[in-house]
Amino acid sequence: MRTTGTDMGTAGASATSAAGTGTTSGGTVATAPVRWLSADQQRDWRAFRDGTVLLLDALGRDLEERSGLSLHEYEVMVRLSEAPGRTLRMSQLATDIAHSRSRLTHTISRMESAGLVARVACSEDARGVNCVLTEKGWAALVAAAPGHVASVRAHLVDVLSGEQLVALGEAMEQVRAHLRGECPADDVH
Amino acid sequence: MRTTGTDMGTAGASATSAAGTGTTSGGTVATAPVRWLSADQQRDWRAFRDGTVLLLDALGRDLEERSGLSLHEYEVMVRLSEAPGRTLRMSQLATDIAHSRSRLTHTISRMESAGLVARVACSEDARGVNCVLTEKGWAALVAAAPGHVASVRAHLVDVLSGEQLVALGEAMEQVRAHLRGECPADDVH
DNA sequence: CGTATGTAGTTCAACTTTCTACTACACTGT
DNA sequence: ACAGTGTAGTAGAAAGTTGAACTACATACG
Repeated sequence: MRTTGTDMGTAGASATSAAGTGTTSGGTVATAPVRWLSADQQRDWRAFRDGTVLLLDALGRDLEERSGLSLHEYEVMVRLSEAPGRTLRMSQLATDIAHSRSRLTHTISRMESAGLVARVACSEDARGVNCVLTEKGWAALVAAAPGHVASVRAHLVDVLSGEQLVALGEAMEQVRAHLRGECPADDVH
Repeated sequence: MRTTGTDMGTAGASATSAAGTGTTSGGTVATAPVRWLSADQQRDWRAFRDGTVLLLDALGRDLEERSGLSLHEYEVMVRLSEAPGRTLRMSQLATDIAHSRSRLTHTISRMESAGLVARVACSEDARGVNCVLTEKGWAALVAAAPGHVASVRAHLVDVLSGEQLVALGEAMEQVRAHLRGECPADDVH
């Protein structure tokens, strides 16, 4: 029943009266009103944050234990496995899984050493590099998948009702689209 | 309208017929049936995964830019700010934010160098160390909060309807409780 | 008491991620 | 053909994270 904006980093009075937003410019002192979250919004946001962290953690640990793969490597392999020719450009892969180009280079280098993927020069664009899932990589993916699905079920899918999962999916799809800069109710393919 | 279990790491036939779950024991060959996700479940799970990654990314970037704080440091400060005496045991803090003890040690060391927190020996338990939010830390938090709230609003709260946010919160609370080993509808405080 | 086992926190080395160049090719316009 | 600008990918150092080993105190039990 508290109304004072706790959480989100600050308690009650001191927060509301404090500092500006910190936008680049350095002129005016006219600070924006700060729309704190309501108690309910805070509850939901926190549940989301904490739940998400724990979930990704658990999934990563399970996968690591059962297959020796990290969630990132797994994700790379999934995307490749679904691409035509089991091949994708590095940059495509990078944006798909939201990694920096540099990070992807390192990840792929490691995976290449492990024989899971291979790098092939790109014919249409001499700058480009195509990343291919090797037979070994495919095999690793096929071997890892059942355990991973079980894990996703155990920690997420089977924990929620069907409606809840749909609601979760829809909400996050909206968030995703928003962050990708896609039009709200747009199907850009 | 596909029924073959695509995604989740494997495509159609090859996956279903493949490998065991990989549980530690090495005796029987009786492989479990593998309950793949339905197309809808996959869609929702993927939206969740991708949306989450993008969201945490965006929030982290915003926070970093505006306040020079990482999401982890911010989280540490929030927990401390809400604790009695703005103080928590290292181990408590570690489990709260789901970090390994080692990781927390490093994080806190850095934050201590930055003057945001201080370490104080624990009187009741000579093994323990109490972590306190300093005045400077509090100030940094108060300064960072408005921008962070704005960010959470811009990328999550204001992107969803009220009902969606509640649904999201409730679903993830269930997931959280499940992973924390709490009883489904239990309030353990 | 005194040994055994458990918990709290740190340390060190290996590994991963980030940040900032840097090289090479592509496209645009003149 | 040839700057200028943009895109693709890599490289290396710095920063952060993980995991195992280690110290120190606590607790249980004979």
